[in-house]
Amino acid sequence: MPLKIGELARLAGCQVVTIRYYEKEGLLPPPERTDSNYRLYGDAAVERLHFIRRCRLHGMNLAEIRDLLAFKDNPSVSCAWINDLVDKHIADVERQIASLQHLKMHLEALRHACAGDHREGCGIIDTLDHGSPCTCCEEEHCCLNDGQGPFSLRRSSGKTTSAQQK
Amino acid sequence: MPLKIGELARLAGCQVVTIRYYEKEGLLPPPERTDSNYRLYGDAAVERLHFIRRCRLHGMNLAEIRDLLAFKDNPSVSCAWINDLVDKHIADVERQIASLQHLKMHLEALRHACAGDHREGCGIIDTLDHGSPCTCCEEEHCCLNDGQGPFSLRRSSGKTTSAQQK
DNA sequence: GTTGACTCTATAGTCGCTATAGGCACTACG
DNA sequence: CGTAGTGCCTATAGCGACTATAGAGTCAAC
Repeated sequence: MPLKIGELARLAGCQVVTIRYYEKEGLLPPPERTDSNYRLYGDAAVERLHFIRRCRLHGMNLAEIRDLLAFKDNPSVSCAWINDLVDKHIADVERQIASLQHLKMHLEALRHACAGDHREGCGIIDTLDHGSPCTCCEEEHCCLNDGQGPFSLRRSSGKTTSAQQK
Repeated sequence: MPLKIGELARLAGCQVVTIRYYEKEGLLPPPERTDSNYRLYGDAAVERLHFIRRCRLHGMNLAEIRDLLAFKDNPSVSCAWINDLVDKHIADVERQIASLQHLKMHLEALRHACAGDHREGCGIIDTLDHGSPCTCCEEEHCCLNDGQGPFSLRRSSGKTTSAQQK
């Protein structure tokens, strides 16, 4: 028996809007509709959405997932590129871990710059003002010196707490 | 001798547009202008921009930097909240590292599912289809089972309220 | 018949930039 | 003097993967 979008969302552990978004992006085919224009999904859609969500949880982006789905639908070439894709992701994740470990070191150095509870002369502000007292990486390739950043500066790192209750 | 925006950008290791963006966002004050409407920056702006960039390299977002600048400009309260802020970032980074290490494990399990160079029966696709063969975390709290994700799949909603509350 | 949960479409916002378009200012060269 | 090349100006749109909001229709239960 076909599912409405809310039921599908619950099954897949995602939001209703996310499913509509995937449809708009061409990852999910346009489903049947009821007389009152509600979307109706069958088993195939459930599996496809699960596949997509698992890919997302493995860090794949939507373009990569599109390619994986296309291959799944019609494996016209060898799957070797999928191995390469996963290898690339592993390398990427390793890079990110290394960057974050480096960043953590800097943050801890920063943290130790102030024991504080005062208005003037906060050691953290001073350090941010004049450069790191940490000598771990005076080298050019250090994230704080080479303009590259510990991780892409485009990524917001403020993701926290409020993200997903319910 | 005042600097033009391009010179300032070179000094700070960022893009010209980024400086204009910071101005629009209120992190940098509107500078003087030449007769031909070019921005002119003095030493104070150089230092302020360096401060901002160092904060960014430490993973702070613009809202947090705004708060830090406000404190720097006028330290009307104790700096204790800055320590808390840095602690929060350290905890955050640790969480991200743990998540990524977990993700890496999953990706490696995925990678081992296929040695492949074939069209049908790619082990990676199968795994993404039917779930992980990895037994490391059958538990509910595993990122691949609990809908939480190895890192937040909802990046944008991590928006915390302004850092310097209280 | 009214509430409340669910669904629909459409649009805008998130974050920290990046890219593009169209035009003005300045310098160097011929 | 004209022109080429660079830099600067404003304004607007785009990125990725959603999230949030508005306004309206649908449906089951009371």
